[in-house]
Amino acid sequence: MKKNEILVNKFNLKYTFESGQPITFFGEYDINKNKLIYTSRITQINLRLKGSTKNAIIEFSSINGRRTRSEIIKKFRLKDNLERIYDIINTDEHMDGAIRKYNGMRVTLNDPWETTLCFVVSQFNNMKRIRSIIKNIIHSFGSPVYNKDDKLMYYTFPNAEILSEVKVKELMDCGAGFRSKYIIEAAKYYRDIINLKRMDKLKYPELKEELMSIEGIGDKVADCIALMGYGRLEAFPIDVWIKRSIERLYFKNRNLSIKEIHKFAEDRWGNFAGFAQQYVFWYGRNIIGR
DNA sequence: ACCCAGGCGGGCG
DNA sequence: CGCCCGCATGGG
Repeated sequence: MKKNEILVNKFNLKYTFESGQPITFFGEYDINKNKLIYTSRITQINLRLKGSTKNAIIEFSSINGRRTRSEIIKKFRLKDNLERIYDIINTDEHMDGAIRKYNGMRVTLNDPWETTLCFVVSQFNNMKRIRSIIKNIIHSFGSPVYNKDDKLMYYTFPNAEILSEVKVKELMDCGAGFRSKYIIEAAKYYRDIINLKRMDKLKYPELKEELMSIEGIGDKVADCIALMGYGRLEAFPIDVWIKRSIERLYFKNRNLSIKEIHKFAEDRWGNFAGFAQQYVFWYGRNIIGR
């Protein structure tokens, strides 16, 4: 293995990128080259995927220091044993189909603040516009970084201190609409929090409750943040697609409450419900449609 | 024109 | 609790 390569058993960058995770909203992915540039608050990841899904090779270039390898392993949770997780969540024909179809899709682990901003913006919104709003915010309040690989300028993700002090109008100008005040509220929370490690130590139910105390963060967004910002794989975000999919696939279209769906997911997929969610979500959107 | 988008807060019974 | 409404904005 070369020093700028990582070998991974099962990794599909396309599905991981497209499936509505934070990288979907502010990564730059070149589908033809299977190449990703991802500019975070503190780091820029530059990688290209070679090989097959089963035996993938991540080729990366170091941007700011030698820790790029460990950043990538952490970000894409490459230590997750997908075979083992698939065995656990493959409870029925639908999950089996989703796993086959989206084999190698990873659940990513992202910076908590970046994840929070992304999913606050996501509410009552669509993928394309979420991406556009996040991009506008990054371009307005982030700092430029030159990428010598493709000779283009990128912007770092603005930190909470900066966004806690912007005016509502400035975010409205980014297209954030009624979510603008929620973004500022969340920024104040992440600015004021003394110790993010405290959040890390909370158990999932307490973490979710803490997140929901922020104005603009409800059940679904809190679960997205718990899952993709804090790595709580038991979190099961329920949006319109998941609701539709679960009702259709498992309950003959019977109308279910959010509470009932949480119970169903917990009983069925337990500590890996979040993984199952990511597969059902993408499967439901692409296969079932509306 | 009309409808919808990875929801949430608030008000009501 | 459950239900219903308004909410900014751009794309189909």
